[in-house]
Amino acid sequence: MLSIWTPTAVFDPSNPTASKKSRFQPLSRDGLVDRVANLLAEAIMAGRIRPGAPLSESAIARDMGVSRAPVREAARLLESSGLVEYRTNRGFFVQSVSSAALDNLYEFRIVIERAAIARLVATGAEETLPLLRGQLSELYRVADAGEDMVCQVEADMHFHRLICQGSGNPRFLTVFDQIANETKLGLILIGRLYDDAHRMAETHEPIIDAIAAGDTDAAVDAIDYHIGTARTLVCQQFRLLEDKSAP
Amino acid sequence: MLSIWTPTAVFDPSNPTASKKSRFQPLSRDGLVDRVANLLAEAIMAGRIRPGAPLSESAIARDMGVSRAPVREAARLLESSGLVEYRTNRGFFVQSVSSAALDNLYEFRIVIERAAIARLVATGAEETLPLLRGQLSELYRVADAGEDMVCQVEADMHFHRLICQGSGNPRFLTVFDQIANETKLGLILIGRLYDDAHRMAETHEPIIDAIAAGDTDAAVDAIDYHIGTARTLVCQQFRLLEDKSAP
DNA sequence: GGAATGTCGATTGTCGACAATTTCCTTGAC
DNA sequence: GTCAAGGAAATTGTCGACAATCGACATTCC
Repeated sequence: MLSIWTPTAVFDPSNPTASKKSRFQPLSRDGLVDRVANLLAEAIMAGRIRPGAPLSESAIARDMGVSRAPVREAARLLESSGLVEYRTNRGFFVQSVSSAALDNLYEFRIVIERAAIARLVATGAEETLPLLRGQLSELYRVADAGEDMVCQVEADMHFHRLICQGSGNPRFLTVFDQIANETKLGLILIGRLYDDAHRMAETHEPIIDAIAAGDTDAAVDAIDYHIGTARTLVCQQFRLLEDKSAP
Repeated sequence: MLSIWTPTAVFDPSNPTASKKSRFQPLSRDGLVDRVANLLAEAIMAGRIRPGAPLSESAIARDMGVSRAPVREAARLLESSGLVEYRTNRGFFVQSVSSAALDNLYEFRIVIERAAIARLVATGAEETLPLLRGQLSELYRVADAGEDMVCQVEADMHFHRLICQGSGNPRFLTVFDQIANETKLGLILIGRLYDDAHRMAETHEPIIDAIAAGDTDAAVDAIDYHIGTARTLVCQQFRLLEDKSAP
């Protein structure tokens, strides 16, 4: 599956100065389809195309200077990421989000991440723990530097992604990636989400502590509480948004 | 998302003799892509194309009498169902299955279905329960009639699908459909799976009983035990298969 | 002999054109 | 004025052709 988001606001532990083995950094072997998909995804997540809006293949192809074929394939790719929706003979539409759908999404995320973190702790988190700590500091950096919300959301989601990645069962990561984009879409729509981003970053500490302590139950409780809080907050905000736009 | 399997071996509660509302059964408004996808999926699940084998777009297009475009789109669709795998500039390949992947799959299914059945019981299963009972009788029928294995597997999977469907959170169903095909692929590969299909059908009874009793914990335990048993059985069988083909 | 390099056939990647379908606006009747 | 039928415009669906890329084999050079 395609990894949509651009790796900003993620902690990268690799040595940035000199590559030891090869003298050249491998140039991206992405096809046209992937590049189109990335551009489209970025436009959607940045809110430049509104949810529910139709995606005209011809228009996009014209704007990007390619033919319709790669655009169609890119759209199909984005469909499996939950970013766009396809209707036969009608074309592609930006996935529309509702508070009910968001609530379902968060409920599902809780199920996934509870299981993922339990497995992570059970199988030993030696490799993942430093990554999580690194991403936490990235969360603080983004918050304190006053970066824009897209950045904050991405940093937050990447933290949770690391948990799924470290679970040891790749299935958790696959499914997380699929639903992560939809969550981000919802968060972006709300616009200004966290009153205090620094305080928001802090709420990740108990999760790391529990993992470090090797306490499975505590870790599950921590993630449960963390996502549960976000769930009520986000859905509440989104319902406000819905009421305002359609009373 | 595309529903791949043809609805055989599923219990249909609607009146089979005369359709009440319309005098005509609605002719399928599926596009060419969906039909190609169904044909492909069927060929893969029936084992006519071996896992790991390349899918030549031109050959498929020629055989089906269509151009390559719908074949490509169909393959992309099947990719998100986990039936085929795509490699850039290499094309599509039938998803290859390993015992390790199967084990991961089952572990994940346990997570999903535990949550789904808990939600089902918690929110009331009045509508789902008769469907489950109907599908159970379908399981018995298929077993006692000595239907082929594909039929048995589909009947079994559909039972579990109903649980996800009845959970009330559509996300469970979406994800289940995605991973169900891969599971089926693995089961088909094993070939002869259940020594006693009737006895196998019986193991679904405790699940229904727990749901009917409204006992969430019992239901979760029942589904846990049921899938867990299948997991060890299937993975064991599959490992045998692996050892035989590559010692 | 062995590793690197060049060549070839086959397959995928992309394109522009045409057919089929949907949508929307016009037109007409009541 | 409302509603239905019809048709034009725009959009998607499908196609065949050509370019780009890959893997395998033959070739060359050490």
